Amino acid sequence: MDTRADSILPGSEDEIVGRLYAAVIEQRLPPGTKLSEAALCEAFGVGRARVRRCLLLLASREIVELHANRGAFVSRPTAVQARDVFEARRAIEPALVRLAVERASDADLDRLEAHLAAETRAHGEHDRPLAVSLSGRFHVALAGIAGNRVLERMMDELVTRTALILGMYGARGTDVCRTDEHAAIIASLRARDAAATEAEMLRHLGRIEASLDLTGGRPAAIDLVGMFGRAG
Amino acid sequence: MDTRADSILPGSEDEIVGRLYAAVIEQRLPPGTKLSEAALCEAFGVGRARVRRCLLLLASREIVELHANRGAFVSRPTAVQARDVFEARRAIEPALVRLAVERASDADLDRLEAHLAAETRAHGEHDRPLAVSLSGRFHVALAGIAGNRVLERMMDELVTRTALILGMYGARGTDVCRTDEHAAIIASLRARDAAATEAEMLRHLGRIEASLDLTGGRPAAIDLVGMFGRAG
DNA sequence: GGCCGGCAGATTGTCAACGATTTCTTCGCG
DNA sequence: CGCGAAGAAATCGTTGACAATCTGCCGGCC
Repeated sequence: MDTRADSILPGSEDEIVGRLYAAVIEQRLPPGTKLSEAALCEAFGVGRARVRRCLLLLASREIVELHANRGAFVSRPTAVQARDVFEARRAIEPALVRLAVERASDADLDRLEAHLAAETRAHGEHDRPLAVSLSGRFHVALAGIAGNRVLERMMDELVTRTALILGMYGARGTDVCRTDEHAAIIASLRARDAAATEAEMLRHLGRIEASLDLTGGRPAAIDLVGMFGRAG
Repeated sequence: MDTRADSILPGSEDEIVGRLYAAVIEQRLPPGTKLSEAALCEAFGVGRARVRRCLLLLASREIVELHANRGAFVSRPTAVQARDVFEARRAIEPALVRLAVERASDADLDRLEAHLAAETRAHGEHDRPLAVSLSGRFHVALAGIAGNRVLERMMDELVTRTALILGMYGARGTDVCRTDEHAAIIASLRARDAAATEAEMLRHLGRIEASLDLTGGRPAAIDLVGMFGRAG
């Protein structure tokens, strides 16, 4: 799954932060989830100091919110933040695919195809966490192919925040990233057609954003409307 | 100087991190400078824990490097990192000015003119730290006008890292950001000409990057050549 | 019966001391 | 006189305990 094979020692900040990123991207940590220090200490088998450092790092990326004396919570992006994130993605990703068109090796394209196949498989098996995760990582993989660590880290953050936005404002049933759109991106990449790839990417991002309902947003902890509407 | 008037309480992480950012952007903290915890504690009058948090935040933005059991140092960007930073800027800033063209109010443009005037003044008075700082902040100000907090924070990081890159690979005498290029950007902004503003920005970034000498890089701590050349 | 104040529990924020690693100095040797 | 090694000093990383704050609950009062 990893684009690089850096060996990350267990219990390190990188490992914990990475796993929390992964959990968020897989939508297994919905927005608003409390991240208690004690729970994380037990979960990862590390001291409190380490956990606090990880939470600080995640907060600096706006993946979690830190409330003084109240603890850490998975971020609940506002509508404005959602707009900003997508605006940033529309700014960055066209440039990113342009670089990817220039630099992608045949092996890179093959890896991308394999990734796409895994996505399709996950969709077929209705494995939503895996499908969502792979959809997001597709974009990070493009950043990896572009060969720019700065942009790659930005994409990591933006993709993860997008997962939170989808959790807040996305329609429940809809698939987040349609695999056929990813397929179109790969096709134009293979054709080394920068303009077409850019256009496909922008269309793709536009479709995702258009699927959002930014009015309202999902309530914090418990959906009272849904609860009473369904139950009684 | 601040685009927003958030009151930042003294001794907070935001204040310390912000002042360190400012010192780096003003090139008063050259790449490789050791940032000892004790010194920072005394300088800001805070405890060690707080200083360590700030250093961690700066490290997560690659403004400082953390070496285990050796301490924190102002980052010394590699040539590859320099390339990545400029590539990221070329990716983001055109999109940024496009947003700025759409959203800039007349008051924004006037503030930009005032900023430019301050830049020119600093240049005239040969106040290098101020001139460098204002040159960088010009680009952050554009992000502020674009009205996107995500892009604004990215620009904050990229501009600060650019200051480090200039400190490592920039010609000593050369002015970093020529104010006439900033003037051209403002002019095309005022004309609401997105394409022209993009082009001016790209030309501007290209000139800065072209002024670098990425072979070699400035030596780490003490310039022995310069020291012996001057003294003896 | 409803509301407000106080109290207990839990969680977070801060601080201080300890242990580990590195670096500088100094001494001895070649 | 130069080089290497051992000791000492300084710095960083970690752990633990303590204090402050917030949440939830209970009882008293209106």
